[in-house]
Amino acid sequence: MDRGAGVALWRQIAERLRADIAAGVYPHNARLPSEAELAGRFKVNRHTVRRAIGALAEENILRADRGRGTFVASRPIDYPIGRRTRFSEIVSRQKRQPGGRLVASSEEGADILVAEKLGIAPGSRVIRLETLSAVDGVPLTRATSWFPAERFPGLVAAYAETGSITKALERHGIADYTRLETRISARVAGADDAEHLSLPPGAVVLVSEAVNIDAEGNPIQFARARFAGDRVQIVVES
Amino acid sequence: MDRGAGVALWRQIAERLRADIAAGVYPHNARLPSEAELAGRFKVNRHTVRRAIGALAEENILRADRGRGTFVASRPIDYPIGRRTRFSEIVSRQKRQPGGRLVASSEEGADILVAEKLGIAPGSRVIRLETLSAVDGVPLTRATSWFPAERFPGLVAAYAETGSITKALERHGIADYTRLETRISARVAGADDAEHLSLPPGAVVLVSEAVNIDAEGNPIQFARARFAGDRVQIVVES
DNA sequence: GATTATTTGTCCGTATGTATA
DNA sequence: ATATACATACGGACAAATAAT
Repeated sequence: MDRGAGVALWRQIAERLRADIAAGVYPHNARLPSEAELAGRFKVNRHTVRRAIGALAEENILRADRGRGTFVASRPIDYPIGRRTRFSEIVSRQKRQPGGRLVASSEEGADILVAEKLGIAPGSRVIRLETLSAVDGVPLTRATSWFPAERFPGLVAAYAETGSITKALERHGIADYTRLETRISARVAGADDAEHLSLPPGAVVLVSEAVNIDAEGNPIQFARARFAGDRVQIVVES
Repeated sequence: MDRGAGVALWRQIAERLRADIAAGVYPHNARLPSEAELAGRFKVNRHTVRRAIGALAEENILRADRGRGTFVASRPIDYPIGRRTRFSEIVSRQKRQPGGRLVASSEEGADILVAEKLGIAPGSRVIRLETLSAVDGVPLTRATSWFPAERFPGLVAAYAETGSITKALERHGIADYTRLETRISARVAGADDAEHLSLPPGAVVLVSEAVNIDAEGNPIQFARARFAGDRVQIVVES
């Protein structure tokens, strides 16, 4: 390292590590050499290496686990949002394995927000589907979906069987549907979401609220999906 | 409250409060009566009211501050993302007052990510602008922007004077620019962002990484903006 | 600056109804 | 029928943060 170059040693080390990670020297989820090992290589004190690692951990590029080591954060999956947003397609396109399972379901009266989004009267019967979707076996998103109950009588069974909203809707004559609007916010994961998504307490979820409409423009689904914040990056092309 | 109606008391109270908020009995940012007061009105124990408030707080409808009271959450500002995303326009359109100020700036060599996004060689000179944008005086987003240095020599001064990226770019002959791609993720706010955005420790930020291009399609800006998670809702129309 | 009142947060507990094995 | 677990509802005491005096 260049001592006295006007750039702090720990910054130089951080940038070197960042470059190595970007270049693939340390792949995603790989373990970095121990702090002592790195200190030896860079010929600096271990604390200088720690400062560099701390800076990269703050950016969520590294993840330091006491007693285990320091790891390169796993690359978040790209989740493009557009007119035709389909979980299975998005995941498959990235050569990963999609999966979905039913957590719970119920039939209930639509509250104000759901009614507005589905364009029905408050109190109308709606089917609520609680689902968990995974990528390569790792849970990615926990979603709550509402559908007009009269139009989709066998929806729960169809989803439980196929693990796919798209396929379940196909069985009810919905050959195609498109996304009208997506609203994105973020918050700390609730206890239930944290458990289903295997997140530590205090972890962050990206919340996506979306309305899907059929070919005639009628709303058929309102969904509130909670994505594990560090496992996804939502992409909007404009 | 209807005891023994098959619905737990705290749920009934929560739904009553939710309805009152929706109806405008308690406007945004208004203070609710104290827990003791509400317990008296509903003729239940204070803990039962707390349970109801807790449920609504989990949904970010209420916000309870120890020693101050319980408040209706302020409605998050809608932040539509599209080809022509302009902070000032978005805020003004919602009849609110936009503001921007320069936090810091520097000229530096582009790192790998910035170079790739701006379509230049790593190490090329770039201007880095650290800005803070507010709505009605409340800080909303803390952004870091990079611009090719040779093309925008007086950019820092222009932004410091106008408080607007759009206006600063106009002075450099950019009559119009459009957004190419936006990548959205979420994480816990770092110490610096938390301070500038007046966020409590552990609060959540929405991170938006975006590339803007000029009329000829050349990248002119790469920006990483951190939005206070509970003060904004990003809207994607498709 | 110190004091006090107000308000929410966190404990301790008791009792009861409901669902389940 | 019995036992167990769980959610609900209530009561009280105190801590911690805030606002007003």
